[in-house]
Amino acid sequence: MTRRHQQIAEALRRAITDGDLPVGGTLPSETELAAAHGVSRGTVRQALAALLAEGLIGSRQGARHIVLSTAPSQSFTELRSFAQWARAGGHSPGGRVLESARGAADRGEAALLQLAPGAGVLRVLRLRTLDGAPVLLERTVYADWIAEAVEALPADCESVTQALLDSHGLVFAHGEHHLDAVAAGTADARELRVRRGSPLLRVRRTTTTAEGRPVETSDDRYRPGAVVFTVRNSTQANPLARTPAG
Amino acid sequence: MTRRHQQIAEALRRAITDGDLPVGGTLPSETELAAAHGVSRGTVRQALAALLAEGLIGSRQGARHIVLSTAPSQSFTELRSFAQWARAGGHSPGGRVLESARGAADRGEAALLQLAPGAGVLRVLRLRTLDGAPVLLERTVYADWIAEAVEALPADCESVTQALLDSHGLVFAHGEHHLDAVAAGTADARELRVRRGSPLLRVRRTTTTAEGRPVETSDDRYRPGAVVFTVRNSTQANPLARTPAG
DNA sequence: TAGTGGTCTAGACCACTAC
DNA sequence: TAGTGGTCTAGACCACTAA
Repeated sequence: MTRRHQQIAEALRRAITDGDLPVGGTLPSETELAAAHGVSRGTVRQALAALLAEGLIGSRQGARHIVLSTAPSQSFTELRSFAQWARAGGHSPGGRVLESARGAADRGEAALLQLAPGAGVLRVLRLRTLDGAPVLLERTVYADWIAEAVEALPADCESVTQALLDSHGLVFAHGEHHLDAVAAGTADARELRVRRGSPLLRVRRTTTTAEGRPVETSDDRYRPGAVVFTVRNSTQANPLARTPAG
Repeated sequence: MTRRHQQIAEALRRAITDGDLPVGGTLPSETELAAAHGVSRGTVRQALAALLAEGLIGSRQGARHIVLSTAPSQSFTELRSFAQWARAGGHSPGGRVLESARGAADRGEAALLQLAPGAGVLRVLRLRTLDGAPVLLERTVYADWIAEAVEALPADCESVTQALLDSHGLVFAHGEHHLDAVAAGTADARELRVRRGSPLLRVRRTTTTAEGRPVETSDDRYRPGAVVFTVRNSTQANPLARTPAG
């Protein structure tokens, strides 16, 4: 079921990305929007909060909302799924497991995955491609309780996230990401087809379920030029935007 | 004036970071929190929305809010200047202008700053330090209408953002950031004291006022190891999007 | 089934902006 | 000064979780 506030947000989003509302222009007042959609002002504010969080609009007390950007923002659910994100951008995702081995969690891994030190984990080295070109080398450590399900996946599984959702109802709901730059090591260089020592964008991330249970932690290295990360933010916080975590 | 919802958010934030509410634990119900603070449920929900946006807590319909992380938010969700960010982390920020020159905006700069092609701009090369160590080389292009104010600042100005706020009431309200990795060039290597060709984290950003007017666009290069960017996100709302280059 | 969060209403007052 | 968004209230109903 689509909620009223989602419908209103989508209508405004379309008006902005279609150019009906130019950058720097103002939106109708909340009262006008409420009347136009036959809802209360609170519902309109919930819709506007979503657009504020996306960085599409800005707001100041006393002045109407303004359009900050007409560029469509990437959908949330595609964020941690490489495959879904790629498809949303019109690209063809691919992937291949290079190595897969069980092992014991070291101190850091155990802490990140909230496991006892020495607990069993599954380490997977996976190469990801975009339109056939290698763009990302993932070194992922899975918690023991999901290891078997991951091992059961085909080596060229296109979307691990989708597969685990389908087979086990597992939802990747929350993530923490740390971004920096590193020099390509031997394996990085070979698989990503860059020179050893050349710059790579590294994203170390830990993903948890909706219940806050850690599922995996990963060291992802992106070939430069292939992918750019975009962040929009504001000094002003902040929104009532909320949707069920599914 | 601090609002009721801000006070409640801060109280909950403190309870979480102090460890009174452990990771994986649940918060009191919204009704209980409302009663405890003597406010309506709507106000409690406004406070919880702030913590959700920070990634400190998670929520699912039907279940109580859960604690996801006890680490204070250092997330990218809030736009902060280098100086603000440094001080928040307990570090001492510094800076020095290496070069400053007027010029004409090229095609790309004019588009980013919403100026006519060929309009006057101010280009500044600035080295930023953290506790005395060089960590960031900024190549910033300022729009013509603010150029004079920037030129009037001392070369070792610690916080340009703060200075422009004090002198002109100028607020940097919104930012769009693109992150990738690049090899250090000659100037990068010299100023950041790294080897030429070594990996740097590059952040290209454009900052605008609360009214949506672009103020500056910048190419920032971070020395690896000195700085890590952190992003927390979830399926519910997130500030991060990946976009293919080109 | 009881409790919880998600949605929505119909008001009210205040701080601030734009004119 | 009129209009706008920010805050807050006191309800109501529904979808979902957990026991």
